Amino acid sequence: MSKKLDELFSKIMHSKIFENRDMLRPDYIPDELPHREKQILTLAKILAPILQGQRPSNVFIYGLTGTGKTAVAKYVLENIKSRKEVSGKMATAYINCRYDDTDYRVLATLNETIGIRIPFTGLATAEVYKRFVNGLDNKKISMIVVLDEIDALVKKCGDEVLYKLTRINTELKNSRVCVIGITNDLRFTDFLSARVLSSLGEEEIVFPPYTAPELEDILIRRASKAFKPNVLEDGVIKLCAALAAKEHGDARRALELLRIAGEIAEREGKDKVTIENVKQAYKEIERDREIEAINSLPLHSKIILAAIYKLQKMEKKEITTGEIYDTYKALCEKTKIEPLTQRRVGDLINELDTLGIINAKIVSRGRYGRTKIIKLSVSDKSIREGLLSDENILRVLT
DNA sequence: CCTCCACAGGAAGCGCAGGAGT
DNA sequence: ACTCCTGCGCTTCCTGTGGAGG
Repeated sequence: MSKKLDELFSKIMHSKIFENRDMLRPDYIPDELPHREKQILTLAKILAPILQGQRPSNVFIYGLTGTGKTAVAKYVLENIKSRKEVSGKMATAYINCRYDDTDYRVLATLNETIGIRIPFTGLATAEVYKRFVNGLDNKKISMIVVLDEIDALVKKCGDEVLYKLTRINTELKNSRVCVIGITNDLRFTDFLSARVLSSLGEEEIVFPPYTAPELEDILIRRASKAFKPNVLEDGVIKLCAALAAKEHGDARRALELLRIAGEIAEREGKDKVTIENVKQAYKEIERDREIEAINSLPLHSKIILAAIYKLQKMEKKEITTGEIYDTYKALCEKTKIEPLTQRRVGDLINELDTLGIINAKIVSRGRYGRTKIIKLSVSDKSIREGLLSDENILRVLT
């Protein structure tokens, strides 16, 4: 056994494929951001007044996932911070609102970036805000606040903090704050009240999706550092770029694809990454996503899915809502779980449909009523793996 | 043309958890 | 500690409906 482990570890230590696989990870920020020159310049122009101690306009950054919004923001901030004109006179805060998704946590994090400790609970939100204003004013600095995935915060808590943050400059005598909001929800402004919109949206930058050739260029640059020389078969990068471009030009997706393909090749002990590996990686990512989607379903949705799976195994060609409900109820009985009503199950079936796990179509069969015919749209294997991690379901399926 | 099946899906309301105000 | 409020998952009750068979 220990010999096998030895082999495994030395295989990874002496990878024939990777030089530095971290270069392909989503959180890696490269030294240069190709094909985003325009956005970098625009953002830099907007923020430049800070070098003269003036307050820059607030900025709104839009763009789908994997279009480089976060990377560009961080890149420009780093550059500004490193200039000697502002040393000691400015601070930056980067907040991911997906993790800090309440007013309190956002304000607490802001306090911490200027060196004020805040207990994780116990203070009124207004008090935390007051401490931030006072603390910041005493420091006599300019501050740039980046709120990434800002839509998550607003959808959960409303735009009260944003309003306060954009108005904070009226309360400050010696310091000033500039807010950069980043969102991948293009209809995000619908959630904002007009008062916030006018002050936060002083400037807007849109990040279009990368095109296939752009993705290819990015991948080539990254791959040259991430992989050993000459391990990529011809066309590997082109295929990764093409597959990711099809899914709204997501660079993160493209890099993931390349990394997984490399890992597959490595696992198989090859010294080349082939086109076939990319296709396998694509399937693997797809499958992992399916399994994850199924796995995170609430209990009753899982039972419904198990019912559909069972019916499909019985080689029924047309599965209807009524049949599913009967099977579902039987499964519930076996597990001693209180079944939901058919009305509710109907809604859950619709949810499974929107998630893309099943396919439901309304049909009218005349005399024989109006119903939905339902088909699974993920592979049997994904269903089994996704469901079997749940022991409740395991018991009824076997 | 009308009927009537087997549901779809809207409306209202209920109980509960969790947060805000006091 | 207590009320009040709100959102969410769910139920109950309901009206609506495409088209095969009469």
